[in-house]
Amino acid sequence: MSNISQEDYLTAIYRNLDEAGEIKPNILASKLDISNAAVTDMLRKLSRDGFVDYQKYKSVRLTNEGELYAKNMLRRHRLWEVFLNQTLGMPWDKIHDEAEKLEHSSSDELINRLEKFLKYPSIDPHGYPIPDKNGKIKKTKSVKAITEFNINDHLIVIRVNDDVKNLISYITKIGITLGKKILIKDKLEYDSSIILMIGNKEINISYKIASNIFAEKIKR
Amino acid sequence: MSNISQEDYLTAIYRNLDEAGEIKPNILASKLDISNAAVTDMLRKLSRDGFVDYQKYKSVRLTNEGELYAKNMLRRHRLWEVFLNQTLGMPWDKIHDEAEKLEHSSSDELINRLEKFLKYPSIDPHGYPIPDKNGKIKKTKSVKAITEFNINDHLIVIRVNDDVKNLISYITKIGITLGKKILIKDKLEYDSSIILMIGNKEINISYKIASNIFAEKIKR
DNA sequence: TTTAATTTTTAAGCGTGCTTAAATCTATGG
DNA sequence: CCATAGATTTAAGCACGCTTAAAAATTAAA
Repeated sequence: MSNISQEDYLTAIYRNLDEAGEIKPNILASKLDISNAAVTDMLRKLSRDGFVDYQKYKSVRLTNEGELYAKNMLRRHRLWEVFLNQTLGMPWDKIHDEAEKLEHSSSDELINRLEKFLKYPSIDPHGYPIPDKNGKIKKTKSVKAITEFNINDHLIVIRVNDDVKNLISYITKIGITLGKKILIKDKLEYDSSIILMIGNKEINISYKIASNIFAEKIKR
Repeated sequence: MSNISQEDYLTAIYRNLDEAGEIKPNILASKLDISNAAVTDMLRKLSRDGFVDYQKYKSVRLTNEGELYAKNMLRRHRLWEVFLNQTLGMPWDKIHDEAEKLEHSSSDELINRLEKFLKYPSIDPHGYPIPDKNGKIKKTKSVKAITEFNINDHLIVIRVNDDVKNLISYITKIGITLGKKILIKDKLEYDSSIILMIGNKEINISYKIASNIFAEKIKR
């Protein structure tokens, strides 16, 4: 069994795997906002406990057990987010941090009952899919960041990354929510920033922010 | 601010104060199931942080701040218990342990919203009153353990101590729930045990167990 | 390919919260 | 009032999860 800190590592690893299914220790350190040395330490423990495959100076990957554990953490996190937002009416930009605490304090039985109470939701309030109790994640149609669309594309927002500090707050402030329709007005060569029409407002967002907002093309 | 361990100490202190409003370190140690030495250590920290009044070799008492904190923990615990039992249908004997984890992972905002969702319940599933957001606890009419009643008294169970390991499990097994009507059939001199009629079954329970079940007298 | 930059690990240290064992203090009863 | 039993504190030690600084390995660039 694993504790809070280990659970955070497993989740962070899973969420940040590269195309090869690995992550470098320093990336992990920056995601978790801790030193590289601390990561080295913990990776040895996670390896000892069978959650990761790890060799000195190499990238890490999750074992089957580690992956299952990580997906279970996502399940807990996302179900709590649905509860907080939908049942308790907690605002969009507060639920992530709150769920981050609750996810470490809930038995599987509690989570299964919560899921039932919530009527088996398939996505969380940020648009991420909720793994089922066996760790299965429903395939979603391709999800593309808005950076990947073209000028004059009409889009509907279907996901926003909740794992970036203060991003949700900012995005809420400029009027973006799930299901919001937006238009790519322009893309600036200079800094790759994007000009969006949100309602009747024209808003310039940086490439970095745009890469954390996901959408689908719609006909207009 | 306080962390999990400190929160457990504050709750345990509050729940086990003697008539003078104090508790001796060794009592606390046994309630928390840790060594006396660990208690000494922690009491110094709690004192440093302003939650308890403590002097070497003396009993401890809570400061105003400590008492407020403890009551807020009870509030969190009991509201979670209501949610788990009433909303999610989790059985009576599992909610305490689960709530014990959740109580350390919830902001005041979450708890206030939960309270509203639950329609401001006044007692938890074990019959304990739920402090309001200012720490006020509604006065309950005198609550007496069933050891204090007499032979042939007809009683209705109004509270069961949820802080004793495995007690709720046992009590559930012999058919006691909140609101259950019972009769004191006999009290044995020898070991102070009590013979109860629960439904049409005659059950002998030890003095120790009986002292954790609380009831009111009813006419028959 | 050799050097330089970057990444990773090792080492030492710190606060937390526990342990056991020994020392010390307090309370009780003879 | 004093001995002793019991409660409490001190001391040393340990696992955890972090830090910074230094050493070592890897990677990238000239």
